[in-house]
Amino acid sequence: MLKLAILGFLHDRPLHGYELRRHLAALTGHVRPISDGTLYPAIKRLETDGLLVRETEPGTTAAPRHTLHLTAAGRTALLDRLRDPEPLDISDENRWFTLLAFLRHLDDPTAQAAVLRRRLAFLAEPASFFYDGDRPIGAEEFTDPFRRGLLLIARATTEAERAWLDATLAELGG
Amino acid sequence: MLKLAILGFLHDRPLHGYELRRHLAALTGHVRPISDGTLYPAIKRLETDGLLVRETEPGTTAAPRHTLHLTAAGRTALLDRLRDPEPLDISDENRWFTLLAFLRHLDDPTAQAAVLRRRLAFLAEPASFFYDGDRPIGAEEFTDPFRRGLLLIARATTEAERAWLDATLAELGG
DNA sequence: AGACCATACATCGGCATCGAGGTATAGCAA
DNA sequence: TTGCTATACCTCGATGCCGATGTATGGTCT
Repeated sequence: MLKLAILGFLHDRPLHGYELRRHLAALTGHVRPISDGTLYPAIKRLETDGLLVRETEPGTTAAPRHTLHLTAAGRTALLDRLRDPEPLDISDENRWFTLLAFLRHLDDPTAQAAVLRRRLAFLAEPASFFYDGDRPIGAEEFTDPFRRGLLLIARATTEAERAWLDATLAELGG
Repeated sequence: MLKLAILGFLHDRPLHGYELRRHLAALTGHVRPISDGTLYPAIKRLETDGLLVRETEPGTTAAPRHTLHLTAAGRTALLDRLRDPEPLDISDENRWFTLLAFLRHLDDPTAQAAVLRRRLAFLAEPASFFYDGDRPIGAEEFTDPFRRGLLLIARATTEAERAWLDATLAELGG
C-alpha cells in the first residue's frame, strides 16, 4: 500500500522525501499514520529495485534534499499494479482507497472499468460477520446494539459504494 | 487487533484453535484473511502472558485439541482494552469494527458511551485526502471521477456512522 | 484400495512496520 | 544565548505478520 502510494504520488511530479511524507499523511495518515522508519526504507527499496532515482539537490535547507524521480520502470510498475491489483487491494478498504486515488493514471477507461467491476464483485459476495453454525446472523437478530450497528453500518457503506460504482461504470461507457 | 478478537471470542465461551480460526475468518477474513502462521503464535503469546490457558482434550479427532480458556487476567485485559482503546482502535476501520463486535462485554453503559463518543470525535475531525498547499480540496473540484468518488464515499460512510452513533448514544442514556 | 479433503496443530525464514533515537541547519522568540 | 520548532534525512532493534511447509488422522467419493 505504501509502495503503491509512493509510486502514485511521484507519477504526478517529482517530490523529495519530506513532501512525500506530507502527501501520505493527508491520504492515509488520518487513519493510520506512517512513520519515518517505514517511509525511508520503503524509498530505499524502490530505489534498489530501480523504480525511482534520487537526485541530490544542494538545497538551501539543512539536509541535502533528495528529489525522487520515477523511472520508466517505476511508471510501468505503477500501471501494472493499477491494471492488475492484488486481491487485498480490492478487499481491504485502506488499500482500495489508495488504489482509487491513483486509478486515473491508468489512462484506459476499459481497464479502469475492469478494476471497478472487481470491487463490485467483491461487494456482491455474501458475507456476514457472525454465524450460528453455517447460518449468517442478520442485523435485526441482535439485541446487542453494537453488533447490530456493525452490520447496519457495513450495509450502508456497501450500498453507497455500490451506487457510486454503478454510476461511474455507466459514465466510463461500455 | 488479532489479540482483541481472540480475547473477545473466548470471553463468550472456550474454543479450540480451529474454531477460533473460523470465527476470525467470518469476522475479518472477508477483508483480510489471517493465516495459521499468525494465529498460532498469537495464541502462544497470550498463553505466555497468562491471559489464557490450554486444556488438552484427548479428542476423537486427529491432533489433540487444545481448548483455550480465558483466565481472570485475560478477562481483565479484554475489559481494559475495551474501556480504554488505543488511538488506532478508534481511527482504523478494521480495528474499530473489531472493537464494536465485543463492546457488549463491557457491561457498563457509561463506559460504552464514552467509547462511542471517542469515535464520534474522531469522525468530527476535519480531514481531507488531498490538499492544495494547506487548503483541502473538496469532492466537487475533482474532474477525476475516482478521487471524487473516494471523497463522496468517505463522506457517505461517515454520515451513516454518525447517525448510528447519535441514535445509540441516546439509547444508552446519559 | 487409492485419492482427496477437512480437521487440527505447529514451525520457520523472510520481510514490513513501528517507535525511538540520532544528526544537521535555519529561523524565531524569550 | 538558550530553547523551540520546522525542515530533512537516516538507522536500529523489536515485533508481528505472511506464506510455505510439515505432521497427523478421519471421512467421503469413486
